[in-house]
Amino acid sequence: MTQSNLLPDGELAARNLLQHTSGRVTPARVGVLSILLNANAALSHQEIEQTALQQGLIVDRVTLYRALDWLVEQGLAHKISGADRTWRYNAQAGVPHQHAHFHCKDCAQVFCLESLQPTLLFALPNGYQIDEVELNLQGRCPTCANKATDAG
Amino acid sequence: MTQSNLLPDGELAARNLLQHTSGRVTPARVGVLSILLNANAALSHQEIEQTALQQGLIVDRVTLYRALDWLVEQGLAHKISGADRTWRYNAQAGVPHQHAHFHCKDCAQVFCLESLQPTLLFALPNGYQIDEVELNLQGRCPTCANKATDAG
DNA sequence: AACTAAATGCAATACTGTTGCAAAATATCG
DNA sequence: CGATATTTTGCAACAGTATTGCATTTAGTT
Repeated sequence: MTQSNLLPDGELAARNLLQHTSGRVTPARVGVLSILLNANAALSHQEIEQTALQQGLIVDRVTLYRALDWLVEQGLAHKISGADRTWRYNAQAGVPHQHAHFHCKDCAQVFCLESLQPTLLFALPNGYQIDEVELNLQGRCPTCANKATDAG
Repeated sequence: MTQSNLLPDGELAARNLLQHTSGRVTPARVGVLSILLNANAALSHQEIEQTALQQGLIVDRVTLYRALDWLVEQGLAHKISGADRTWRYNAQAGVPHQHAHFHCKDCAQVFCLESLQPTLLFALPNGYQIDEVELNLQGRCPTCANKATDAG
């Protein structure tokens, strides 16, 4: 049943993805990408750093920023700008390029909603040329919504 | 034809609005609100400071921030978070509370699309509780789109 | 094992935005 | 109009995210 008894979950997948780029496969990149792949939400720089630390991976803040930007460049991750003015990154499988983001006001996590393709219907004023549509939702994520219901 | 030969355009309206608040009518507030009223786009702190300077109004950065936040508190302006991680403010008449924003990639201006009420139709994954919907569009504003067409 | 280009770590810096506090200005009252 | 109480301002210092330069280390190659 075990595919690997040496590597943490997702590290294998990360390594695999990285080997298909023109860049180098370094611990920082493997670790960061693996963290992003395992996450079910878009992570901030801080969250990534903390998670890395918990796994025993020490990365300099600057290296982290650079690794993340590089992953975005390579198309292995994507970057969103949260309402709190911090970048968040995700590399979840099956999430299309264009999708919506959900900011949970309780746990402050940001989720990428892959199913939310811009099925937008609206009347745009004349003259505007649209390149990208960004849809941000705010409210409670399923987990926090449940907690609120249970408690209240 | 002249309504006032002493005050710049919009300053009268700004004064009028400010007099209906519980706060004081100060040069900084009049100037800032007047600038926002005259603008046809949402302005960043920097843009406001610059415009103020051109009008001979010198305001401290901190005062500007405070004046802007105060205007938002009073409901005379509203605040949006741009993709470039800076706040932008607008106080245009007729713009409803909830509306979409258009970021022009050429002139970097942000326009409030009052006609773009969230007529959104989408299939949200189960369990999410929505409080707010934020729709940001990116592309070329009418002015820049025209320039591009004329040139190319 | 040696080499070269790429990636890292450290220090310093840029930039937006915020906080504390004394000085100045507004609106009010006599 | 002038004194007063309270709000607002300006300055300085600070907080936080993100970026840049450069010497050192490392990955991948020969």
